[in-house]
Amino acid sequence: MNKNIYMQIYNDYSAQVQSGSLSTGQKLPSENELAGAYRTSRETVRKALHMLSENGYIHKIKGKGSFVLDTQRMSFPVSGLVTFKEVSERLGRSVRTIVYENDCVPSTAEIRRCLQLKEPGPVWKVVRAREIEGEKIILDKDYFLTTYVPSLSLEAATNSIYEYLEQKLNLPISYAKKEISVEEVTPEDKLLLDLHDYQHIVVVRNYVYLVDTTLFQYTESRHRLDKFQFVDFARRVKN
Amino acid sequence: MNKNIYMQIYNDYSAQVQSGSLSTGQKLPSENELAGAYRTSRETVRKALHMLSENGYIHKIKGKGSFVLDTQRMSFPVSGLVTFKEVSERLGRSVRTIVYENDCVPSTAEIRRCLQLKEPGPVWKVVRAREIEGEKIILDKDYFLTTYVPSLSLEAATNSIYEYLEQKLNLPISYAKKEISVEEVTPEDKLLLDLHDYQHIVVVRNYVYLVDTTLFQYTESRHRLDKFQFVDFARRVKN
DNA sequence: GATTCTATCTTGTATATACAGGTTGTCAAA
DNA sequence: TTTGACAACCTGTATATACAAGATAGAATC
Repeated sequence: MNKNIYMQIYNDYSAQVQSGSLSTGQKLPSENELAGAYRTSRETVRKALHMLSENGYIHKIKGKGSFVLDTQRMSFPVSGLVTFKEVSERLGRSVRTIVYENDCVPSTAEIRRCLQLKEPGPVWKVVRAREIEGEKIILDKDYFLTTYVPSLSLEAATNSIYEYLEQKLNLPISYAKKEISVEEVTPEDKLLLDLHDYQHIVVVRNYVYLVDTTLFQYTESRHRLDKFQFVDFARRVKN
Repeated sequence: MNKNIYMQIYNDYSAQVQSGSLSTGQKLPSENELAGAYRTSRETVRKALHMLSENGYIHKIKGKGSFVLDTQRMSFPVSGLVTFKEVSERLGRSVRTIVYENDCVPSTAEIRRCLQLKEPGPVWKVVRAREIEGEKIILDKDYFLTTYVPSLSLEAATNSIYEYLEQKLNLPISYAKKEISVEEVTPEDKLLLDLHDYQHIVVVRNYVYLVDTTLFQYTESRHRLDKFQFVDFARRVKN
């Protein structure tokens, strides 16, 4: 885990900021001090601080130093790929996952388009509802390339698929693209979720890529309107 | 604009990827070749390539090289702060901005909470509707600290406020936090937008910070359900 | 022919150094 | 007291170098 020095510094400080043991606005040690403390060079420290800055943990001011940002208010993912399990654990609510489907199915034209498949063939399909405080709020529909995910146990589907993919199958996940939009509810939504009388639903389409840039997973996450929230942290890039 | 070498490289290649003059999957010159071409060091090239990678333009593979990613499909902001003007220009649709309000008003408790103001005082308020293809789709409500934005011309409000703030007032914008949620429509929404019969509306709350970490702007962007889309690019951070 | 080894290319990590330029406090001069 | 010069410290940019480690093609070996 701590193979790289700059990763170790990043992990140390991101943990401290998240746990609140460093308070908002507090000044970090200077780059030279950190270099001394970790017995490394200033450039290595700078790499860690740059990552912390990119991910919204700290803020650097030229001539002054690095300062802790307010992450308390960022309740949801600061950015990046965060799983339902991680989020719900952070929220500390009573959550439950109901697996409706978990098997190998022939791919429809729609799914082939999403997974950029040219030829017909099977895909692994998982349909799950997420129950929060007794209400089924989110419908997750996952599709995997059978090349990478030949099968999936019910246990893995009930817990965290990501954990299984990364730790057991050792799949090198690299990046993902999210699309958020609002669409009309389908009969399936009404059947599998506790929708009340909402006519629309928030759809988050997630395209997950491996390090070799192959698209291997497509996820459709359908959230009930009133329970949906998404938080994004963005830095201004000067032109 | 080209003060920094790495920024020049970044701008060169991000432009080439966006314009499509570099096609998806194409290999970039190696870091050493680029260093030679720009008469600079490999570390400087690496800084530029890292930025391109962070922003979803390219993908680096250890031992192989850097490859152009598919940005065509990422129709909306790849990430970061993108203004309505920039987006609409890219879409090439007929768009129009209607300014409903543009003046200095006393702050309400709600606004003080959003702008983290402790004491009562005036704020600069701008309310605008965005018309796309003849329909008023988006309602933008902007609130600025009068310390930084004492007044705003009708012309600046009609065009791009960001352009005015950054280029005329020279305000050093650093980062922003976005919150996306869905809420019930208000009477004001019904009055100022072409809402049809939608009962809900997508609300994007935008908190904009300066480099000294002061929150100076709060924007509420209210989108009609059927026209809302948000795209996010995220890289996996290993722990 | 199939396999292994190796040379060489690539990117990733780490170090040392230099100078530019923003920030702050001190101390002397006006 | 106020002002200005300056030193000390901070981050930002750039360069040179070294070695680790993944990828690949071709030579050597079995």
